[in-house]
Amino acid sequence: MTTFADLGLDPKVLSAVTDAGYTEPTPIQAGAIPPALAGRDVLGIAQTGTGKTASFVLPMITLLGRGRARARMPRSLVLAPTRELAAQVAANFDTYAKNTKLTKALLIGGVSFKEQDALIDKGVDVLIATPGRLLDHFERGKLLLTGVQIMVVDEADRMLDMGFIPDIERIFQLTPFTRQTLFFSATMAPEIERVTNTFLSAPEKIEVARRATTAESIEQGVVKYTATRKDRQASEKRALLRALIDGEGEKCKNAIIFCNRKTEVDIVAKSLKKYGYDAAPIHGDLDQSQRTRTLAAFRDGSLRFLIASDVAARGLDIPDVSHVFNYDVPSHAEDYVHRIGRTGRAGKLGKALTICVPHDEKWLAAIEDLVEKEIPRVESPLKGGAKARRDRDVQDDAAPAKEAPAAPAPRPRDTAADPAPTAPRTPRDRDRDRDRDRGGRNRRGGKSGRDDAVVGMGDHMPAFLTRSFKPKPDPETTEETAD
DNA sequence: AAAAAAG
Repeated sequence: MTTFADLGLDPKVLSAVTDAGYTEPTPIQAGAIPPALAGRDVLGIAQTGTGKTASFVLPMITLLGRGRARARMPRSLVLAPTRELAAQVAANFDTYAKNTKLTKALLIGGVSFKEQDALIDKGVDVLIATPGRLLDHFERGKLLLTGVQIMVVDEADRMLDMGFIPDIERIFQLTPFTRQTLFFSATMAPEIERVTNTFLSAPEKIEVARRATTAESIEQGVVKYTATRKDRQASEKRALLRALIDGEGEKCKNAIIFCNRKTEVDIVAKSLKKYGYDAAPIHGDLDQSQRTRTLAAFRDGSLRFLIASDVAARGLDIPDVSHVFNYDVPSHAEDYVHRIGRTGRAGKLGKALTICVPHDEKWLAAIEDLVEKEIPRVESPLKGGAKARRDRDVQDDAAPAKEAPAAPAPRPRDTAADPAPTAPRTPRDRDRDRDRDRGGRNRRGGKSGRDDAVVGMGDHMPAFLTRSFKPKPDPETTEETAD
């Protein structure tokens, strides 16, 4: 049996690994570390939760052991798709490099340049970054990548999903072709294959069995739910979520609740808080300090419910999540696997419950296709079927305790979804966002056959300029038409 | 009926 001691790591690294409580490498670690230490390129095909991070951090620290950093010329570079993942890699680096003098800088967006600049100027051994912020530093002439000896790309398939591949290719070209490359992806999409063919040389390929999608450690269930009335869908769905949480009782130590949209994340978090649940939102529109604080609180157990967009679906290592609730069925089947994979980790048991409204049935079918299993149907904890709910519906607001037994009385009205206090986004906002988009990636191509263009507005004429100024009555908000 | 990433 292989132990870490057999892998040829620097003794300082080895003792840090031992201190962290590990003796036996995971398959990806056992496979990737020896060739990496031998200076070879590595192509690792592995999901998160397989010990992937240590499989590049440990050899990297060992290889960088000799030599020291020069100003503005980092000796190695790790690229991750999200800020949280980059921060997680940085934390791993700190853990395993604690007996060395190696230095690092974390270059992510949403925080000030100042500290990052100071570190780069001084010189760091390891740069851990998201692509956008890294290129930003480079373009401002603060950074030279010609000294990079080792480059790591983590979660490449997610980079692909997020449109980062052109950035990654550009960064590759800024580093010396003699560099060593360690490249990790959960899947080998054709586009990923093309990149590895271009930038890796004779890589050692290590493929680790996909983490069982329906791990026995995760109990799964789907709750089908149909609104009694269209205009009640949102608030009933939140009531159902509360009932599901309450139904789990003490067993639900903590949970991540996934929503498909950022606005929904905010609404659900606000609603749960209103009902006395210890909940906080996390998604990409929140500022970085809040994201960091919220995640830290959830990790250390001081926050019980994390309401999240898919920013938290992949890669994040949060030990001890007892439950995952999918408030929405994810529209990409893969994401389901990633989301529920946040629970049932490290030998612990977990439970994943998914709420499915009729509109989402096709996505549910796609998920069951992917995992090649039927997810057990679970009866809705809200009493009775649709008919019973319809009958009860009239006095919904007057029947407090029934739906949320654990909620503190008096039951506040769930007004989280009421017209927002902040102004709704206008087409103009969206156009401004698109203008900001860099590289014009998301820009409309061609003339799109519009013959009513307004002179002087280029391709970015706000849509409302071509419409009547008189607002149409909105069928969604006119109660009378609901039945 | 999407999220993420630069500011």
